[in-house]
Amino acid sequence: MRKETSTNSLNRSILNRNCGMVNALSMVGGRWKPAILYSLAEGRQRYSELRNGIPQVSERMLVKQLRELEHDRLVARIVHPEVPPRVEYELTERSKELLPVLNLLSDWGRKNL
Amino acid sequence: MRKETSTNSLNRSILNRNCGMVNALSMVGGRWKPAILYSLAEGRQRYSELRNGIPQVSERMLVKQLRELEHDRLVARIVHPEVPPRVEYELTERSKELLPVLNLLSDWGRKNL
DNA sequence: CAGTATCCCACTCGATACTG
DNA sequence: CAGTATCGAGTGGGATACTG
Repeated sequence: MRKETSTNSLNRSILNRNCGMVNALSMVGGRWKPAILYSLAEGRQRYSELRNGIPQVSERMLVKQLRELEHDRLVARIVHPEVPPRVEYELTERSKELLPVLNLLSDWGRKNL
Repeated sequence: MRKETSTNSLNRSILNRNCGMVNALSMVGGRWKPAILYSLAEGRQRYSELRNGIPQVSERMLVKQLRELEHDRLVARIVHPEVPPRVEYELTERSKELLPVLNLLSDWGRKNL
């Protein structure tokens, strides 16, 4: 059994790993996405609660990143057909699986500030 | 002992967590940084080895991201004063601690392609 | 309340050519 | 060998004003 150290097989495994990373980063790499996920980790929240909870983010960016998170199925958007309108957001199974990993990354990031 | 669910204390912890994440992402969020780290995880490598190992990256970006990684002390740059020049790169303690976390993130990313 | 629409800057990234 | 230099397209993100 030959050791897999040839340049080709090595690259392939590295590039495979990297492919997963690139995908993960494209989903959570937005400027405000981690903040949104952390906020929703406390429980389902209305749009205005998110907005007040993360005061630095502009409406444009909050909506944009929420839509992307929704598209990537990391948050669920629950629209209540009422007047005045009420929209809530919550984590999905997919993002709940991710949270512990984000916590590790966040801890590392704080440790190495 | 009061449950910490007031808006203020909640925000503070979220923003603290997020602060670590933002820092972590700023260090590893570059398009090629994970690939570089994974490549170096196999052991110390010369500049040309990295370049050949990650053929998609342009020289400009490879050098740029290497410099940023070096600045953030995630890779060490070892210059051998010879002719022709020889430069090697290797992981630091700091990035070795990070690798398991990156692997988790990468696994999650692959799983949710 | 929960968003859209518009404008615009800064920065990222890639390709190509050149160099100590 | 291990990089710089330069240019140009594309993207991320902020400020502000408006709306069903």
